[in-house]
Amino acid sequence: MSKKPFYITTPIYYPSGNPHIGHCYTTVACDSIARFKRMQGYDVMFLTGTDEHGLKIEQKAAEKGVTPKEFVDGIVEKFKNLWKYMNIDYDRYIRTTDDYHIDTVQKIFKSLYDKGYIYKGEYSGKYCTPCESFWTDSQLDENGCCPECHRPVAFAKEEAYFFKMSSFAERIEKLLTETDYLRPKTRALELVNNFIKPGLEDLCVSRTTFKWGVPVSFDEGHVVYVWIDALSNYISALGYMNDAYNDYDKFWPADVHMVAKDIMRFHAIIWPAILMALDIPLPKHLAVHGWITFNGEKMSKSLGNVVDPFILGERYGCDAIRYHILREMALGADSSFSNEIMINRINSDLANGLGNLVARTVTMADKYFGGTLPSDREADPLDENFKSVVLNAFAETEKAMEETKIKQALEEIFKAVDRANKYIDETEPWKLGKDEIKKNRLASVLYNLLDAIRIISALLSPFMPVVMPKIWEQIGASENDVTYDKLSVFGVLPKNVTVHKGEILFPRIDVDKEIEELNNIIQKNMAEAKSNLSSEEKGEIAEKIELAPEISIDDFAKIEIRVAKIKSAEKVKKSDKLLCLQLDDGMGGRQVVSGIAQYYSPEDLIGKKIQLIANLKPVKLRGVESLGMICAADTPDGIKVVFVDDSIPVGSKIR
RNA sequence: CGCGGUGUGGAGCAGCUAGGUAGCUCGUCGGGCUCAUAACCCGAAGGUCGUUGGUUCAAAUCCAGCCGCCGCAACCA
Repeated sequence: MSKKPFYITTPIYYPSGNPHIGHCYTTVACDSIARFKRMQGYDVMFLTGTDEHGLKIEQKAAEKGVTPKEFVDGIVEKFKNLWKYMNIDYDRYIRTTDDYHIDTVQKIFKSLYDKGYIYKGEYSGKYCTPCESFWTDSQLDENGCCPECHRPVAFAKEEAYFFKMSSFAERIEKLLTETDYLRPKTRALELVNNFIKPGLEDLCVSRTTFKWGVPVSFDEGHVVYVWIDALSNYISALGYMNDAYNDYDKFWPADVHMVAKDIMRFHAIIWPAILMALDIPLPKHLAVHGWITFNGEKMSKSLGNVVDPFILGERYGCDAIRYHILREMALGADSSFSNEIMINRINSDLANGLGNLVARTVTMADKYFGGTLPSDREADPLDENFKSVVLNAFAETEKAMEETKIKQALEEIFKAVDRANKYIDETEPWKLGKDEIKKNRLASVLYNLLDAIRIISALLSPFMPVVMPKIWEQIGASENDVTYDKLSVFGVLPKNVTVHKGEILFPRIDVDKEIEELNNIIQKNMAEAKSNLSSEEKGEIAEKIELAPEISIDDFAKIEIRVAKIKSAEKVKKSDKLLCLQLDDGMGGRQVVSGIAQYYSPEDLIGKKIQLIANLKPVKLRGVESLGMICAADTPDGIKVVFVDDSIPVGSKIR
């Protein structure tokens, strides 16, 4: 009987910066599922990797004065080190710079072109000159600016290749709404309403504006853009259209793609569309999880509020970190990662619950029997309920894992831990130990406990792969005792099992003291991050000034800036960002719409004098006419209107 | 009237699809125990289940309106 295959993937991460705990989230989850499946006897393929092409990497490398490849090599090393440290046991690591992957991407691109799903067209859209990049409307940042450099974009045209996504709209809608593909399914409607119903746009899948990518094999100058390059890693890593591997037939379609919600859209719409165009089967599930919020704030690299997983692991052990991540993780929803929650969780579940259970059980076996249990037994009706709860935990865990519900699985296992602690109180082994006649009963109690710990620790081993083997050693379990088929039965440990009292598995943490220390570390990191950031930003600004194309005084003269006074202001209906301003411009007044509603309320502005670009072409914004624009500065804290000294008369021309 | 989610004891959540004693974890308080990592066990306090109205013998659960929060989309000249 050959083993059943199971294929699970993380996204391939973008190595433009160092890995952080957010990356751990997805990866630890996948690793745990992969380990669980291996334990169940599946032939598992667990894939992770890095998406190494693109403009941003090209630029970062240029900044550092190294080649793009040298740049990503350094970061990939760090990713791999982190995975090693977190005990991520992946089977394969794909880099989009690997030759076989590049080759595959070229073939896929050509194949889609030959089938007519990719066509050459003209890209007309928003273009960011400094970044030399086109962006679709949906890619623009919250300010409608370039998502990379956050500067304004302009309309432009360029030759490019397009993928006919529109052909698959109907099938994708069905996939999302009528199948179990998307987990949790609650997000399906959001996707359908926002992207599919309004009509799926064809996707621009090539660029001519940067070099660092997979060249289009049949059209020099074009580079394959991220969609086809990155997403196809899931099949190229198996050997689809390449000879590097020969696992495609065995493992495709994937059982689970695990992703965070920010890239759900690509995996829920674009990836299925590509697969449909290639006419190959779709993955079975897309598991989408939320983000980690840290001390109530969204995880953010730039804020530096990310505690380094290496530091956390050093303090509590990486199994404890893994446990906390997995225990808090829910499909779809965000979960918080505050120091306090984490430490309390480690204390209550791992130190007080599991760790203490092992310690007290092993200590009693040691104390009352010198470590080795006698073979004589005396059962009691009390035992049955205890055993049934433990075995039920096994069944429920199996069920939860089938649905990629890791949090629920852990909850089920810990029900057994709680029950075991209660069992000790029920049976009062310390009393039995004082009475020579009751030694048989005592041996039964301790044996039941040890065997329950065997089951519990084995079930937990995919989630905490470091500590569980230590438990096996302490309870005298051999490798054969913890195989999956032996987790649904009691009585597996040898009757005369010998325990080995060992180190404390999960030391209890002093909450107050620890939080204080962690806060110190965070503050230090934030200060460092901030100083790094500001110097970096300064550099950028200086660069921008140099980069901005020179204009003549005549060019400048085209712009008419006048002082105007804000007479009234009100929010534009159905808009989050727009304020409609009535201005006294000294020329009879005019209306201007400005995107500052998030930073100023109307009463902040009334009566203030501002600079008005007076001869700007009028436009309609959300249906409201805007005749000009007011000057405002982009700052790290948001947009700041440039106010003018009140002594300057309305209508004055600025030059 | 853009789309979707959510609102349950101090905190975080389950229950809602198939109406009928409001449950879990953590925290708090009281008690018990001593094998154990100041751990463990038992008990208690604490909720008019966002709000208003409707259906029903009966609603956290179904329906309608309203309010709050979150996300997605649109909007920054």
